[in-house]
Amino acid sequence: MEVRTRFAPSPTGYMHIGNLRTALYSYLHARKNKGKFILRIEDTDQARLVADSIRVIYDSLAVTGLEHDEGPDKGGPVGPYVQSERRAIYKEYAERLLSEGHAYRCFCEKDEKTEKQPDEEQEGPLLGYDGRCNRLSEAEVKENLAKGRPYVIRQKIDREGQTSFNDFVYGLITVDHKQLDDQILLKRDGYPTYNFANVVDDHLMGITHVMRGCEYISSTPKYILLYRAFGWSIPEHIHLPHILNEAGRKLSKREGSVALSDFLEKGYLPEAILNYIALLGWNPGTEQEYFTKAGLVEKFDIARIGRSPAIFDEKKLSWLNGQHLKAMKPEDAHKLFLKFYPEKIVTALDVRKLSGLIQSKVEKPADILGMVSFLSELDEYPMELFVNKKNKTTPESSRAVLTDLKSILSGLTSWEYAVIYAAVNSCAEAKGSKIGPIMWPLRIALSGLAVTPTGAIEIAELLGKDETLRRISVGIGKL
RNA sequence: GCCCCCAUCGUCUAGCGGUUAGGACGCUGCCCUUUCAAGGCAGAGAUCAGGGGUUCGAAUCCCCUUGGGGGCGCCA
Repeated sequence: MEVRTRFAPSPTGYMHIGNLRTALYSYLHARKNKGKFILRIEDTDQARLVADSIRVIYDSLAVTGLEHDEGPDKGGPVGPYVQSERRAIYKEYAERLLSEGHAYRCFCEKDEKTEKQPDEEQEGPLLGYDGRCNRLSEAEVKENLAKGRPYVIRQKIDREGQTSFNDFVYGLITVDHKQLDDQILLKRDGYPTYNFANVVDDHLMGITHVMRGCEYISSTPKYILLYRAFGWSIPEHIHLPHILNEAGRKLSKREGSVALSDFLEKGYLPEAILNYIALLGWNPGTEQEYFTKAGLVEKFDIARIGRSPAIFDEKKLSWLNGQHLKAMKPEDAHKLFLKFYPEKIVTALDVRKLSGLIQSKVEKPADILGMVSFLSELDEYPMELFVNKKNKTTPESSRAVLTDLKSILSGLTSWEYAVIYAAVNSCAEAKGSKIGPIMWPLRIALSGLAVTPTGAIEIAELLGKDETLRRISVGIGKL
């Protein structure tokens, strides 16, 4: 049987990174098995519709390359792929359940106190609906209907017994019916609940593998009961462990980055993001960690999805991003870096050359500004930077070196790497010194920083002769 | 409160009855070098949450405890 997976997001206005991982796994499983990956929009909550958020979903899938085979924008044999356009379908199936005795109309008011009373003397009444409308006589139902009283349709669940299902990653899950309640299938406004629409759509769309967050585990038995009531075969259920933040809590908008767009803005590459989140809850069984998207498709296997929650570690993402950045074509890296260079530098320097110099050093493009801003603006820096133990530099030696360098460099008629290097090197030879003690003060004078993304000669070349000499003078002035 | 799930270095993880408990990020040091970085190498870091069993033998199987997460919506 052909594998068919789906990604079924709600239009919330942003792409949660945990959601993206669900999409990724669904995509990978479909591609790996030469199956189909379907996009379905779950917009059944009219109160929470966020304008234009379907766009966000399309854009997210496009930028990460998780192309779907069927969906609202692409069509397909089992559409429509937007739930709000499938209301007639849900109504039809809800009525079928009604007529076959698996569901009933409930006329209770929204705010009515209708919680199931606990069997024993328990504390909370938190057991859901008590099923009172299930006990309405036929005459009462007819009367309510005649009066035009609004109603919802609820699933009828026996209070006795238990229901199990075999989750592909969590194994056998059994829930006692006492824990279940007669959940709403069709809301008063005619829209289905997630619980109902999901089952109907997954069946009608021929989904073979249902992947979703593990928060749905507890309610899956209700869905199983629905499948059985309809006489439908049950797809494979693959629940995924959560991704947590550093505090060990659910990734939330309040605490740091959660949306794909947050990471994209920092300059993380879509492929690096995919690579990283793929590893949060899955591993290839080998020691490989660097994966291109194609590599993931090749190696992905749902059998190696884990069960324990993972904490999102941006440091590792950053490292992985650096790996992907190194593998990029220089011109592509340059194009990306260009978005992060300050205007002043773009106009004043050979940024193409700069990109080439820093490509292997950058991990997170958002850090670029801090790495290169010294090139356009020499900030105040402490004289102590000239002191370096390893190179045995002191303020005195630095002053001497800079003074020599100033006169040697000012005499140069050409300003390119080899020429500058030769000049600096001759200065070292004249002093009978290694090159380190010369380079150190030069680099400090040119950057005012203990740490720079590239060496002294490269900086001098980038800066140009005039600015280089000016900065050397500034340095001498400090010593 | 009731139910479900999870538990190996700080973090991501390998492990699926017998291993010196492996790898990666991060951290530390060394080498290389034109400083830092990058790269190469090395090191520190896990009484496998705790306690009981089962077994000749348990990180691996079972039970309890603890900790964490999730569910109990006319949200998804």
